[in-house]
Amino acid sequence: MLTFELPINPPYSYERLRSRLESHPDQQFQLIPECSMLRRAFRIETESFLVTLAFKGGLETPVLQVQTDKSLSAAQQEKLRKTVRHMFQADVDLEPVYQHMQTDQRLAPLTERFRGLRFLLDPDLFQSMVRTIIGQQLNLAFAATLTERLLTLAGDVVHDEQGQPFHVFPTAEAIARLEIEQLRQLQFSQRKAEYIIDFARAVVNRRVELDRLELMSDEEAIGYLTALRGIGRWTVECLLMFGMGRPDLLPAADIGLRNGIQLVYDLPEKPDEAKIRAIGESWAPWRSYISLYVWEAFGAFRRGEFAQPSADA
DNA sequence: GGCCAGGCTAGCA
DNA sequence: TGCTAGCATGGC
Repeated sequence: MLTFELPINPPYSYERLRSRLESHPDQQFQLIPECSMLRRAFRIETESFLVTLAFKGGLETPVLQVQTDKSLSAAQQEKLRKTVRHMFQADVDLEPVYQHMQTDQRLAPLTERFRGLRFLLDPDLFQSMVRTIIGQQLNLAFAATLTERLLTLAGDVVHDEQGQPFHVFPTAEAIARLEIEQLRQLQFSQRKAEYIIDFARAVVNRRVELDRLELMSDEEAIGYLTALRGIGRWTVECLLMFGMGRPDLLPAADIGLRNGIQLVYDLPEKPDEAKIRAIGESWAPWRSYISLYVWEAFGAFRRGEFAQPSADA
């Protein structure tokens, strides 16, 4: 067993994280809101184990307390620290983003309403890509169901002290070994099953090298990955945002973002992709973060928790 | 019961 | 180069 603390660059809101996880179900996380905690299984190298993450210190002096259910080697500890800092964007400074949003009267109210909201990133790029392909065109609830079935089919499992199972996302090797028909039985469409297995096989046989993305610009990464069947621009934009935490992506084809921009900018009809890109120009160089806030604004609006900015005026 | 979901491809003009 | 049907199913 191992415990350590990670300071987080303030502000960080556990409440906003919880709200996002509730509207974006992820079977890999267990939420324990009464003590501001999360649990999930991690896989570091070949070992899977359970991690409890406790958010201390509140919005303005946040600290993340990390506890594992088994002891780790020094190398594994270092990898876990790095992965956790990455996933929770512990080093990101939101102040320049908020200052930028203050210059747009439509965005300014979001900085207070959602203060401390950050991305919850995927722990690795393979997982991020597979989850994004599953999410293509499907509602979030059904995408989560399909992801959970894939985890159960092909992922490792670890148990907590009560025997409750925590599934670990399958490795590329495990998915590469699957047959199309196995995913069809889980209610994946024929094409989605092909895209996911083909991608896993491309990673395993090194036809695609995800490590190389680190050295590429956003546009280079989009060119590199959209060469693969089943991977379009939206999918890579999401990978760069939710897998890598790149700050300036705008998935203009995204239906949720289109709904969010229509709401925040009080537009009479749903904006098309060109209109989204035109509006997003002024969000640079923080288009990813502002997209996140606009997504959350629309989610809160749908739950009846957030009024249109113009309705307040 | 119809339409929309955090899209993409193949096929056709 | 640009447009559209089809994909699978859940939720409203």
